[in-house]
Amino acid sequence: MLQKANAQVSQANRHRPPSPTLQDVATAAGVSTATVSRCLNAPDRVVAKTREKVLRVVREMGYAPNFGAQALAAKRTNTIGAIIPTMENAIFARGLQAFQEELARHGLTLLVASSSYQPDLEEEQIRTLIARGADALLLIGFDRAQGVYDYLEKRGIPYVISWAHRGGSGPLAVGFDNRAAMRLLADKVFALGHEAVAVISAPVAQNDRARERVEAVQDAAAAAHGAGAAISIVEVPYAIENGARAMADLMAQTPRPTAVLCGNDVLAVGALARTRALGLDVPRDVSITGFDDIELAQIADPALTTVHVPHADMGREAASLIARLLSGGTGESVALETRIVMRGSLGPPGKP
Amino acid sequence: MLQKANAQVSQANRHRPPSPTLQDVATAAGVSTATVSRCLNAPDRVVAKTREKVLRVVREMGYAPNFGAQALAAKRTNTIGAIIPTMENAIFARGLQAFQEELARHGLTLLVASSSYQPDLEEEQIRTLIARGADALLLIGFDRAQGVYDYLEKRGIPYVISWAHRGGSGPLAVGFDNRAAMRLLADKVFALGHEAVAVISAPVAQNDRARERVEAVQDAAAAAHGAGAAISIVEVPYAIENGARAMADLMAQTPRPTAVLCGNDVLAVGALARTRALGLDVPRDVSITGFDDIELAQIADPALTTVHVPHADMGREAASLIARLLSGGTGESVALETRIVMRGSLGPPGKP
DNA sequence: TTGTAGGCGTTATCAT
DNA sequence: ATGATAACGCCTACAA
Repeated sequence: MLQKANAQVSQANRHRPPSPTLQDVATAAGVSTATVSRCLNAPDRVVAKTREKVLRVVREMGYAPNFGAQALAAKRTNTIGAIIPTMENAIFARGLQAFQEELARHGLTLLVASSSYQPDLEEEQIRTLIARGADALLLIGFDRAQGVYDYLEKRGIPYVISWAHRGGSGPLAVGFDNRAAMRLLADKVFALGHEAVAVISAPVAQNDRARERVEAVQDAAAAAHGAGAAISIVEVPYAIENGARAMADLMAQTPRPTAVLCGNDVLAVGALARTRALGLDVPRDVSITGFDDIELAQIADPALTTVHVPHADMGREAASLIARLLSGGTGESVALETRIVMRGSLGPPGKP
Repeated sequence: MLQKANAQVSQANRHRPPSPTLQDVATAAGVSTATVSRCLNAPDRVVAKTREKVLRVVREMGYAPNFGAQALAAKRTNTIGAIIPTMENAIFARGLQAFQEELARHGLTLLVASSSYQPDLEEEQIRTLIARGADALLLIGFDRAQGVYDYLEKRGIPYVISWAHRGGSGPLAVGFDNRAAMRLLADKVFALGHEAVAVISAPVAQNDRARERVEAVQDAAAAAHGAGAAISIVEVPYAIENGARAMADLMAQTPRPTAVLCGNDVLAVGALARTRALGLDVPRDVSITGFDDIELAQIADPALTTVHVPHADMGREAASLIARLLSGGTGESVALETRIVMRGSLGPPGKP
């Protein structure tokens, strides 16, 4: 029997035995609070015999340190805050999961907040997390007001940028070069002979990842067909249905694009579904590509040609970088490699 | 210009102006710390003139209360912990997002942990979150060791179960009746004339939602074809690829099922993709259904017949219930309605 | 309405 | 190696 049948009495206002304090443990073990504290935080500074006795009492009483008191006295919380644009799609889920697992390995707890892709909300969340005692922050991408960076520096809060990376100096970052990754893919598209190329992107304002991906396509177009080459760009928030709608618009254009590069797999899957619903064939009538290589990309039909991003590595690396910074060490930015995954959704332009 | 070009000096060990304390504000405003505290926590207990002056100083100095001190003195953290089975798929994302937004509206912060569908890990996370001062918890489903419930009651931590609901007494829950929901769908399947029916489910051990869904199909089978009616059941962890593999196995059975009910949309989408890869037609050769109605269900081809779950409502309701409990109020469980969404993936069994 | 002062539970310094 | 004890920053009776 796993279920519980007691009534709805979970109100907070019932009698409740207070949890044991350090003092309680000390008294029970016949030592001072200082010794108990040491047993817990610096076991080697206490003789084995004492330590064993104390730790036994700790277990017996089910003692757990009071978080607030600990934070107050130690001036750290072992909490890392992460502000991600959204929890609503899978893009960030895997990376965040790995981030959390690696943090846990270092005794750190993750505190997540989401900004809904809104800069002012992000700023608010940053302040909230810091107020909540976050020892360090994980932020997505570089784009944010200078004032935010100033604030972080002023407060001395270590932070790491993820999901993006640039050469040269700047904030610590663990990520990949969005521009270079998309450029590689776009070059392949143009090399196949496509001329009428379109892009479905997330809104590029305040979003360096999205912007660099779009610019990479423009650069590739210029390289392939000269500076005059114009490509259609549609900006819509990340969502399957938005990808579908954007695709419908593009397919109504004249001349119709023969290849549509999407800012991520979610948009691409939506575009793919709508294309087929319109009775068009992929890739014969139009090629479609994605970005991220989430699981969905493989089971799409045809499977999605996309840019593989090592999300889990990224989360893990970011976490261990933060752990290093927190333990007083120094850190360096990490550039992760992406790679193009060729699947069925990209082909040469069909003959008209 | 939004970028920042200073070098990698974000170590924690630099000179840093300490953030202002309540005392600093009090001194600057020429009042006592008690007055400042009241201005912040009980503004109506301070005369307007004083309050304005104090709040202005608060703003000017950029004062923010120290979390640890606040928690220590007030014995609450305004933090709600949520332990979800996984962040890796979209099932929980939307509900959690809504949960967080509603919490924020009540001045509460969300702390998320994931259990990876492992009961012992869930227990550990519960203790961690409580140790970190969570004022209340959100848990998914009913299945967990009695000891966990005892612990929560002993510590007096309010908690709410979500993603599931049962009539009668028991822990407070905001969710829906998994069994009834799946039963409705299964009845429709049998009403169409299907006899060889199979189920692809998440592992049912320690997962009441999955188990009740499977049992509902069994009940429906018994109701339609008598107690002897046997249905194939495959248990695999939630993942697109697992759904695909399970489907391949089922399609190799003799007699081949004419309808496969999946425990959620993720499994169903995988099953759907594999079915088509095998050259079979859905729903002519085999019908497939899902559960949850995530966005993916609509763009699958054919679109997925599934059970629509009001994830966002669920998160919102759970959050406001918790807020009510915390403010000393009483609360009641909330049963949310699900509904069957008929789409193209379910049809009558094809003629052999 | 405002101020005073004690206490929350831990850490860490300084003695012993 | 261990024990006193002073912070840490805020809240909240209680007093004025």
